[in-house]
Amino acid sequence: MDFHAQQRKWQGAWDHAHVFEPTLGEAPKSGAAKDKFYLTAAFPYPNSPQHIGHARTYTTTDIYARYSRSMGKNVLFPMGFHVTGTPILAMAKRIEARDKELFDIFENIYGIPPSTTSTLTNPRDLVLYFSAEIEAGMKEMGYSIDWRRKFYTFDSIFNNFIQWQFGKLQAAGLITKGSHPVPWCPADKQPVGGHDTMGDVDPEMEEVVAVLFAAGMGFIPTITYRPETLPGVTNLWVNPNAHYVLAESTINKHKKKLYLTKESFELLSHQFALTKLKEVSADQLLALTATHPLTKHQIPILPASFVDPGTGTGLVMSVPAHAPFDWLALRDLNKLDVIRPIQVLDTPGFGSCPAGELCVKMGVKNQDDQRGEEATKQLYKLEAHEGKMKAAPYAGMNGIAAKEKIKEDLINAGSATLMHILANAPVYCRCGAKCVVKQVDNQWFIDYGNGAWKEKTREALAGMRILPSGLRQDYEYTIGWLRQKACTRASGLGTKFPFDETQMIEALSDSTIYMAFYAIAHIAKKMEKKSGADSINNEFFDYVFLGKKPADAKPSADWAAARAEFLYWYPLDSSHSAHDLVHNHLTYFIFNHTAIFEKRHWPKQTVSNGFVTMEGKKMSKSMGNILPLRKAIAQYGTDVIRFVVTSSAELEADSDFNQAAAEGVANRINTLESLLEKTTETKTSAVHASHASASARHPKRDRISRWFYSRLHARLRDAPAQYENFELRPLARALLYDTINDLQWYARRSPNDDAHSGNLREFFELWTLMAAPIMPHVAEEFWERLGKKKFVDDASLVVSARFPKADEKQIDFRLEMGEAYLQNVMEDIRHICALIKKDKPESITLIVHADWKKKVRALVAEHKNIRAVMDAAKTDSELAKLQPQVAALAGKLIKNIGAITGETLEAKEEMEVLTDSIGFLSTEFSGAKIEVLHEKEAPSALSAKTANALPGKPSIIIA
RNA sequence: GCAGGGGUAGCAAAGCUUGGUCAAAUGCGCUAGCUUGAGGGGCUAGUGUCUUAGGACUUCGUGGGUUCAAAUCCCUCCCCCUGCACCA
Repeated sequence: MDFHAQQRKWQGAWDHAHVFEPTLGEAPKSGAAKDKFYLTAAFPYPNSPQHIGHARTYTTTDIYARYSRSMGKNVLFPMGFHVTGTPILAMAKRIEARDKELFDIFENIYGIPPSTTSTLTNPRDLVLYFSAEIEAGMKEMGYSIDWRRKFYTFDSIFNNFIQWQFGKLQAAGLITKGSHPVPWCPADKQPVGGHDTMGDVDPEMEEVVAVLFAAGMGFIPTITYRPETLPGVTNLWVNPNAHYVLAESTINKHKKKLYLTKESFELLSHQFALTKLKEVSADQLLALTATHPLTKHQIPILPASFVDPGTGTGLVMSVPAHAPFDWLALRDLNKLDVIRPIQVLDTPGFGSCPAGELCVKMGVKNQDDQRGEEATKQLYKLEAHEGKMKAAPYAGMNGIAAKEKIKEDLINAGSATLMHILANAPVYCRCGAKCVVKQVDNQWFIDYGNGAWKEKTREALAGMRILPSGLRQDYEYTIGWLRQKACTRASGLGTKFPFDETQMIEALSDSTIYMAFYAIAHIAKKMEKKSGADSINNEFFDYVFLGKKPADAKPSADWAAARAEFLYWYPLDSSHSAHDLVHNHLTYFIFNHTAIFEKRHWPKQTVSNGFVTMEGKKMSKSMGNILPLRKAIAQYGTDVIRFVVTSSAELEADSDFNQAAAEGVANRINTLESLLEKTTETKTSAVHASHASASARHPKRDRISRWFYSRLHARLRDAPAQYENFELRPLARALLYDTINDLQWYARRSPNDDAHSGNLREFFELWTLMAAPIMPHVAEEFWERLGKKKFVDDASLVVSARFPKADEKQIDFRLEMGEAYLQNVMEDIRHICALIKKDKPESITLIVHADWKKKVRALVAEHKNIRAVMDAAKTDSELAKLQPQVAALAGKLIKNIGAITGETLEAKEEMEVLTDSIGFLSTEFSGAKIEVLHEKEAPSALSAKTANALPGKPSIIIA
């Protein structure tokens, strides 16, 4: 099958018919207005071509869109491009600098020649290049997108829309201003994110406590993760090789003089206002003593090599009883007898000096020994949970509780302050500078901490359908912990912040209600062409989205049209993305909808899918295992990719793309195709009878044909719920794998398969419609070969055809049980043949159980107890006469009671299945003579064997 | 640390809500036979251990418990993954 030729053919046909460009209230030919269905998928960020992973979300969305269309809905699936933020700028810069790594990635992974890459130094060109590439890929994937509504988030009309949104937020009191810390590059004077750093390291910011010890002319600040151990401080540590300064600072509104290393002075000056007063040598510091902030005792300052001058303040407090490094350093100095460790926490299994005890036990040599880290980790974890504070006022608290309490007390007393450090320091900016934490002033926030807003958002969530359903609690948790979210940055593409135009609205804040913009985008674009972007203004948006009529004028035709579009399409019926967006974008999306729109326009559903792995491994640039989508399309064909990325895992799990799976799918499609060819060649008159009933169209309604159609219609019956619930994996597997297995069994059971080819026409018609949302191109091709039969909705394209309804009358569960029974019997025969090493039996005698046995079986299943079974048997006239046999059988059945809870066929049905299949069984077992008998007519010579006959399990005698 | 998810046969992955038809679907891999000029592909059977009559025995991270019966319910412990923000 030439997948690529088909793709072009059918994509062209859809395009020509404009089937993906819905109009308002479009009515089908039957007359009744269609229900609308509006769904979106997270729009892409075009700084690279898309890869196979992106295809998962879009394909899932498209399947849903196509399914909904086939259920008779008027479907809108739009797409745009998100270009907001700094990564595109950063990338353009790297291209300008001819960054080798980037050129290599583009060339080796995406096949973009350096001569092309080098032209993308302008961010706008870069956006246009990659968005064109992505759009082409989406079209090749056959996504049923209405491209008339496409926009970019740097378009003026979209900027106006976002400014309008922020105006609304501001008016509702949801925009605040303040300062907050960010990872920062001091050279670029920019916040840094993961994409700005060497090796794409995400800078991890961490809040720590700095305890202030009065000493000399000021204070020695020491950073600690364990403020609860403060009562156990015996001394402070200074690195004897570091250089120190005395600096003046304002901490918690009080001027204080602080001792710091030169390095930390540089780092911290971005976080606090610091003025250097003078340089101080390590020796000068070592000569001082410090005052313990709790006990007010004088404690010594000692030298230690493990103190890193570049971390924190470059000064460290010493708790030898609980911190292995402190204890080791004291031992290295031979001071353990002078400076006695002070126990703060009592932990089971340890004495008065846990750190020392653990170091001895683990054999840690000295402060430069790596294993000190491990000892620290172990002890910290243990004491946090199991340690109990000894001294008042914290006595009895465990480590975790005490930590919070002491931290609070110290800060209130002015003996400590909070600061931020980079936990994974050192992190380097691409420019080479070492990143720091910067306290940014004049920062604008969206206040997701607002209580009333949270409540409204919870209300909206409660009214939504969340798929997979387990994510609901993730949403609830996220709504709970969200606080103020910084919504502006100094640079980036996108929209200017309306209340400070030197700032740009940041990327996650300008993409919360863009779904509303799609509804009117095509109209807004037209208006812009006519009267300029300024005509798309606040009054326009107020009218279109909120229905507020302009004071002085009547709404123009364009305004009315836009308002109608919005009212028709909103609310959004389904929002699709990968599940990583739940904790940010999707939650903001709900928040902002409740803030801006009327309740009737709040969103109805989110669907979040997992990622795609490549041959079992996570895709990454560094691994070089990224499969670009268009390359994959060229290699495997669209429908194969659509099938694999959606069917190889449940919705929430990661699906895997691998060559074997893709080839397996292609092979199966080809198998069906060749069968279809055979089917359409066979033109029986019954097939052509125009509105023939199902039975007339299938003259050979023998057991196996009826079985096959029973299976098919059962699948068809289940399919709608599977589409609705995104159970695409079982659905897709049923369509291709199970169906082909059924076809094989059908063929094998049919003595003359040509006679059955005509019977497969109904199968192909139903299968094609059922599979169309997942494999639309294959479906169209099949549809055409079936003669574009006017089967369901007078549709010459599958894409416009209605989803078929299952014919419940054709579903026969007992028929399916019969085939399963036959397969079990065959398995048993094979097993026995193998055991007795007879691969060509001459005769096989099958003896079906006597009817009374089924009664006994039912009694055993009911009573589960031999005495009760016998009591019940006595009341049955037939069983009463057979008491010894009944007792023997019941005893046998009860041993394996678990195996008899299921339903089995009646003896009569078993007889039918087997006698119907004598010819088949003979063929299967190399021409053996097959005899089928009922137990009561079996010759007495076989009585020893006939006793074995049970419901569901005939006695088998092989000779 | 907090929150969420997960550990099933060589691999991937269903089953767990509602305990029994579960030695556990399905796909891949592997073995054998058939088909094909070969390869590919296709078809059939097998793929925990033992077994010359359809059986028995041991398995679903660990250790307990409930039950006539546990992959499935309850508890303990171990291990893995993801998110915790200003970044798209």
